[in-house]
Amino acid sequence: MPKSPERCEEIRTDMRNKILHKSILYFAKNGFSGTKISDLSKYIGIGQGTIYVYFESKDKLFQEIHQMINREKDISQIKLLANLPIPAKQKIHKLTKEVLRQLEEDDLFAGMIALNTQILLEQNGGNSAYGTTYQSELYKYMTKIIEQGQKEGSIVSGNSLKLADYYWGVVYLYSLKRLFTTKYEIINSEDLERTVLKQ
Amino acid sequence: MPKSPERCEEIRTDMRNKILHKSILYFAKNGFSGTKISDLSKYIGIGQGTIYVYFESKDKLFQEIHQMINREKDISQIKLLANLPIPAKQKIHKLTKEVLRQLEEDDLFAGMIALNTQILLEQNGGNSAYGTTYQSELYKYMTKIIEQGQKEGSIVSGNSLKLADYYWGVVYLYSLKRLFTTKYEIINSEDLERTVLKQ
Amino acid sequence: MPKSPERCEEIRTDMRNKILHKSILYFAKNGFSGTKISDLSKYIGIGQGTIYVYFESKDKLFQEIHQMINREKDISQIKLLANLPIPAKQKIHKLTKEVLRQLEEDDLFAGMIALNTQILLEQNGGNSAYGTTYQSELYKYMTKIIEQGQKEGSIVSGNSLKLADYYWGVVYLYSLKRLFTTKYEIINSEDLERTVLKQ
Amino acid sequence: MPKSPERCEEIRTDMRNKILHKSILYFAKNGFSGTKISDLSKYIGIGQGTIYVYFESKDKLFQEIHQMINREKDISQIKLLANLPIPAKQKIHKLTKEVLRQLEEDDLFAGMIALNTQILLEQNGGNSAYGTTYQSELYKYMTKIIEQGQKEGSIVSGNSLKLADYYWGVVYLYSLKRLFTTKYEIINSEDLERTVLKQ
DNA sequence: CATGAATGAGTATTCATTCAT
DNA sequence: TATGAATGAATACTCATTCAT
Repeated sequence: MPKSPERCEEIRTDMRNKILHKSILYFAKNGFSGTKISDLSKYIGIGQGTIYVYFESKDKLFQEIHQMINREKDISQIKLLANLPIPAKQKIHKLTKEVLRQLEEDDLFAGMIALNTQILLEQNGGNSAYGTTYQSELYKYMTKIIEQGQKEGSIVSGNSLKLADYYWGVVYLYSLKRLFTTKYEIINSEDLERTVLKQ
Repeated sequence: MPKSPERCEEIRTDMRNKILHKSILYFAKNGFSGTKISDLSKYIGIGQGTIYVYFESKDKLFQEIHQMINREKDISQIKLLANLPIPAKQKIHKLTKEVLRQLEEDDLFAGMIALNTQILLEQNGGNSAYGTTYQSELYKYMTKIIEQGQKEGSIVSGNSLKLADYYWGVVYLYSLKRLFTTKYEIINSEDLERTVLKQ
Repeated sequence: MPKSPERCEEIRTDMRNKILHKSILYFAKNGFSGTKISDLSKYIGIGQGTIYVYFESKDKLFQEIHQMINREKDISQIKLLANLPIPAKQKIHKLTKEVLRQLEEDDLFAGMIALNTQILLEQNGGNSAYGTTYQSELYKYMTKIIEQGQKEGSIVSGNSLKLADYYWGVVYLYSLKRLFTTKYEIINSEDLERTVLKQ
Repeated sequence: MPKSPERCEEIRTDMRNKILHKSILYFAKNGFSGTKISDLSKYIGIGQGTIYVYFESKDKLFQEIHQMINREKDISQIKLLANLPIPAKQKIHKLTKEVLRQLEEDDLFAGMIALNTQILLEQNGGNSAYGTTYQSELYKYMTKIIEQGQKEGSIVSGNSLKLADYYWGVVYLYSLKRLFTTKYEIINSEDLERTVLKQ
């Protein structure tokens, strides 16, 4: 009497996601080389072998995490925001509020930001300062908002891509703090906004 | 016919420093666990065994780097700056100019900043958001300048320690970019100053 | 409404035999350490767990195969042959014809011969060149035939046990060829017989 | 004061060969899957890690052994023999005497024969009964001798390649016996020769 | 002192076995 | 009973460290 194939598939998908989600935080905190499979599996609460049922190797697991981060990262929000008929300043306010809310509420968000930036830094090998794959999507809309704000006079002058990079860099910075420090105080909206806003 | 003891001592010191300096960059780029002694020694251009002539272990080497960073980090400058009879705004200008100059000119500076922050993040284990050992020195004087600026109305309001942390966090951010990307564009003085300065 | 106990028993026996038979071939081709339970069960066409319903462990399965080979190996035939009142040469002819027929027709026969010899080689650890357990039965009657032939002048002189071993060794050789090669050409009767027959 | 590069190279070559030679016997006796690196290194008398200094992986080590066997196998002798102006029967005598001498004297020879045949059987996957790479060389000259003998009437009729394969098959058989049994009695020249010779 | 080959403790990965369904 | 997901002991492989040269 075999298990029902649907149930089986469901179990597999659940476990796979569990491993992926938990691993994001663990890798973000410990780095790739600093993560031992034995520790990771203990942290997830499963046997070592189980990881290898779902992922070929530590490397492959890490790669999949990377892909998952890119996939899940919520571009849609900022995309929406960018196209709204409101002043750029207000867009930055809304974006900042949302980002800081997520940063505060959700470990995973911080982990994803941190891991993603680290991967970008390492993989780029410095090929280009900006713009790999999806990242460009995020930056594209951010850049749009910034340029709008520059026209409206609410955002400081300068290369818009560079400013976008600065804004997200600071978000990365506080994601790290979120992950590594406990008595951590989140950055103020005003401080974060000042990366790009005048005044 | 032995070499003169002084000459011998000098050779030893040179090699020791060479290893320390090169290791800072390598550790900053690859992290502690990501650094293999075999790769590091190849990068330095010496035999694996040679590292063990000068340092007991990988851990000890890393510790010494940490100490060296703390020792060499130029506190004196900012100490001097803090006590100068000039407006805080001007102090921030001078500091920023100097920091960005060093960041641009000197790999090692970037490496030291990056490594130092990483160590802080990891070692703190979150014990306290701010202020371990020497760090406090640097922050102490920075805080002093910020408080002066707040009185003078040139620096934004808020917890001065948090603002100092923000300023140096951004410096860390661009140290990472310096280390990991080649087509890297350094941050503008204005952008960096805006972390704390009004306008 | 339980199935009839007899039918149930029959189903069990069938599955047990299926596993045993298929395993003989798989073990013969891949050796004991070279056989993974996961691969074996796929080859048989059942789930991994099923094997453990019928056999305690991989080792036990292998042992049972060994016993089964010994049990099934058709000693009776050669026993019969040995006692027939005909010339040894004719006995060798009949035996050879029968052996080659089985070798050609039946994968399982080849698998049994191959496995059996391998087990002998490995387990002996070289304790004795000839004659473990059952093997002695087979060899005993073969030896008898050979000695008869030597008296009759149709079989070459020499230690009869050694000659029996030679004959069966060559059968083993061609069992391997049968198992491992596809374009395999079976050995001629004459070639096989020449191991012991004069002319 | 670095070690002299020549001496270094020599040490490396020696160790490499030591590992290769000892591994031949060990793999021949235990098979690929039956060989644990930990046991193998103990058998060789070195640390586990040392094997990985010279060989990428267990698989690569096994491959190199295979190549080495092919390279070292002494084709030259039989090549020479094949072209000598003497009767085929005499060639078979000489060859057999030499083969049995080596089999008796040299573990490594038996190991090489055994391993080589096993690899052939497994790798062929049955593609062709005869003739992979070098094997063809050996068989080519053997075939030549057999065909000469068939003309001279000293060798039995039949496909010469098949007969060559038979002869070497029996050599393989006794290589296995040599490796796996201690009280082993080598095959007589006459018995081995009878695979191909009349009478 | 400087080297790199050798080592084994530590880490990644496999696979026989268990067990909930 | 039959299954295959989960497991951890066993095994392959890596890398910090030692040591003869």
